[in-house]
Amino acid sequence: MFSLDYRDSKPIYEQIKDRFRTLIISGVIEEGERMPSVRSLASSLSVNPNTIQRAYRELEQEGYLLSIPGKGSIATHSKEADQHRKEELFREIRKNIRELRNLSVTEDELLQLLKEDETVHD
Amino acid sequence: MFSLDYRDSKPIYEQIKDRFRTLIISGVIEEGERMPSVRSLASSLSVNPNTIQRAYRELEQEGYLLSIPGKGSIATHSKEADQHRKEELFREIRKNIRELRNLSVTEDELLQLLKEDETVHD
DNA sequence: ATACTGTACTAAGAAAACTAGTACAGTTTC
DNA sequence: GAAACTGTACTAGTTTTCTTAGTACAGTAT
Repeated sequence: MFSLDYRDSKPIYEQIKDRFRTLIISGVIEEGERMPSVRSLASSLSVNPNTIQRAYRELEQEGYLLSIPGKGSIATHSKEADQHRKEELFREIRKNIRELRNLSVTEDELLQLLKEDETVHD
Repeated sequence: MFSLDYRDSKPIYEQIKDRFRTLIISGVIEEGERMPSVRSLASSLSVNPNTIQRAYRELEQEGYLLSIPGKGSIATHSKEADQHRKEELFREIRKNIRELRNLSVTEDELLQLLKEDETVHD
């Protein structure tokens, strides 16, 4: 499925959350699509099932998947979750831009940033 | 000087680094200005001196201060450090924008984000 | 001299992340 | 119905990171 970066200071369960959130939001994993089972993903990532469970639990809280005991976990894609995530990303960007403004960054450089991958949607 | 957020999952030494980096970059702490001593800051934040030492050591590695044994620590503001930090922030923003593009964010919303506090420089 | 400075070091505590193993109830497959 | 799945809950223990505590030393300022 994908690999982990053990040099990353970010916890494994966070890396897993980030990966799946991205995959679901981008549509690579479609709404209603089956997620790998807790045990199989744990096995293929050589990680403890509890760690996967934590990632899935938190993704479910965020609204990006639905776990049904006995059946499995499926990806969901609610407007609420998207809106929430959107605001989160906006906050981060605002904070970064605020710092950048003190680093003699021109308006053009910032605009450039927006246009860089304007057409890349995969 | 400032206060810490103990609910924040971010380590104390990271919070301290972030605060001072911002203060130095924004010019609130000027180039060459004296930083609080390791012990006095530790005392006023009710934190162990080792924690401050770690924050200062890493800020020095980033190029935002200079520590001289016996004398103290002073803020520095090198072009290299700024450039490095700038690129770091750019990477983060790019990553966030890439995710936002999958969240049905309009070009206008992104432009709005850039212009929001265009005149706020404090 | 005294009181500062940064730095280095060891030891221990506390918290977070991760692993290991077991168990249970529900679902799917045959 | 049996076997093999599924998610979930739980306890226990390990590992890693963060933080504290305390001591020591050399250089600087007053």
